[in-house]
Amino acid sequence: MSYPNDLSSSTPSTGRPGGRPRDDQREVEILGAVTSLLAERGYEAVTFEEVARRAHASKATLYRRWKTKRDMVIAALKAGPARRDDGDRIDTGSLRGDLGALCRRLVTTMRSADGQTAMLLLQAGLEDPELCEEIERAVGPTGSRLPASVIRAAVARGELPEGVDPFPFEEITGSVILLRRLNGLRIDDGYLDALIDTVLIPALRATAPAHDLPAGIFSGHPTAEPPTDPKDAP
Amino acid sequence: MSYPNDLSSSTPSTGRPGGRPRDDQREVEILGAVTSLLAERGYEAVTFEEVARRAHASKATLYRRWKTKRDMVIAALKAGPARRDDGDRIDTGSLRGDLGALCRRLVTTMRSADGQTAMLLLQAGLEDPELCEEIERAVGPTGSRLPASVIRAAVARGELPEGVDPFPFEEITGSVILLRRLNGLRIDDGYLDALIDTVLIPALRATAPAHDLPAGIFSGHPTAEPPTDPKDAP
DNA sequence: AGGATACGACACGTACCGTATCGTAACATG
DNA sequence: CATGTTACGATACGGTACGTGTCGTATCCT
Repeated sequence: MSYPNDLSSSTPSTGRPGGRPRDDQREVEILGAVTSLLAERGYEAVTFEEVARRAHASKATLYRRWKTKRDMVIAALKAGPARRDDGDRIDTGSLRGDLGALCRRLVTTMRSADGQTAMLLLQAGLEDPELCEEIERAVGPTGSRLPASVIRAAVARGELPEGVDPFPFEEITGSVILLRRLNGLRIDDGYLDALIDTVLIPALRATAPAHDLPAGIFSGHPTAEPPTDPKDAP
Repeated sequence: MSYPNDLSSSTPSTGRPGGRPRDDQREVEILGAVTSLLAERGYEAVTFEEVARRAHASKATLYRRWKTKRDMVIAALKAGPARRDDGDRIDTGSLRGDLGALCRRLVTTMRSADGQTAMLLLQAGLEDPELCEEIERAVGPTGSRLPASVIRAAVARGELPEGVDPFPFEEITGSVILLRRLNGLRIDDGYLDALIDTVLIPALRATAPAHDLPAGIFSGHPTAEPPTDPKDAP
């Protein structure tokens, strides 16, 4: 009998203690192969056979750890380095400027290797909260959240009322930019200006009197998922 | 030589006129098989072999028409399943109500297909504006656009100023709902209310003084941009 | 009548899947 | 140290889907 990893551990996670232990070094190399394959050729190209070839491992060694390709990819993503919060303070002197800077930084992040990987996964169309977490990890800290300092500065300047909630920004900015990039649509200054002036700023102002707004998709606290049955007719 | 359909025609679309013409009835049956397979088991399960089995057709007959699964599925979507004709008229008596009805219709639309199909539709629609029209016509309004009638009614009620642009709705609603769907995040009434009250309505109001807003990604009038490959160096 | 094409059926080689079976290696326990 | 248990690489297996090609037959155009 074999004992696949549960969703995170690298040790057999079940069964009796005896016997040869799993080689953690093998696991590192395997997940490295998954990561590079993912970055080079996308989710589609991640194959048990190809991963085994690249890692000079046996398929049995892979199946012993992960039952599905999905599990394997998720494990590889989790093993990846965590994004560090970009320490650069955004402070251009105006709310419009700050939001523009955030948007541009987000676009840059999405062009980076990890952003690419995240988008490739989305493009693969797998519907998965784990995937969401990974995307959040990749692009969340660098541009898709609205720092409290930006809000405070805008309030101090009188550009926003008190009690603003970052929900609109964290829900919308990342989503629309991600989707536009994914589809090769232009994201130029004219577009960003329209987004900021006609959407983000009016929406942020409107959050002041509101209570109990949900968490934005890129807020870092994504809301739980309802178990959706994948089969329901049109 | 074989002559795949271009994106819409059901006739050979190229080559000399002579020879036996394609059987339109076969095509109807084949696309019906695709549609039912799509509904029953999702995009993944749509397979040339399985479609051929269900339609009692030869694989050659399929490949003669469509070069890829993508093309075949698009043709099936375009041909449309039996339409649900709940009156496409949206008029609840208030702007909030109308936007809520549109959002719920969009959620239904996106739930009626799996994530991959939804992405496929978006991408295909961006490349081929005609496809959007045909789908709206075939399966009814999807909820991704903001009908002018809704705007007019809201203006008449004094809920919106004159000169409102649908950009915020058509840019944002589809994006956030699609992305939440792809990530398996919850889309409930509380969320939709927050989206409508703190984002959509304030944003729509703010478009009145603006000029030359871009076209929303779900507007059906994609900005004519070369479909950029999602992998290009920073 | 002759040419060209569509159609169903099937065969072919490739790729990947998931499982299984080897022989060998590495540990845990007694 | 002996023994049982597990990991590991290699390889084989039957299955499915791909994309192409080749039959014989059917249907249409000129």
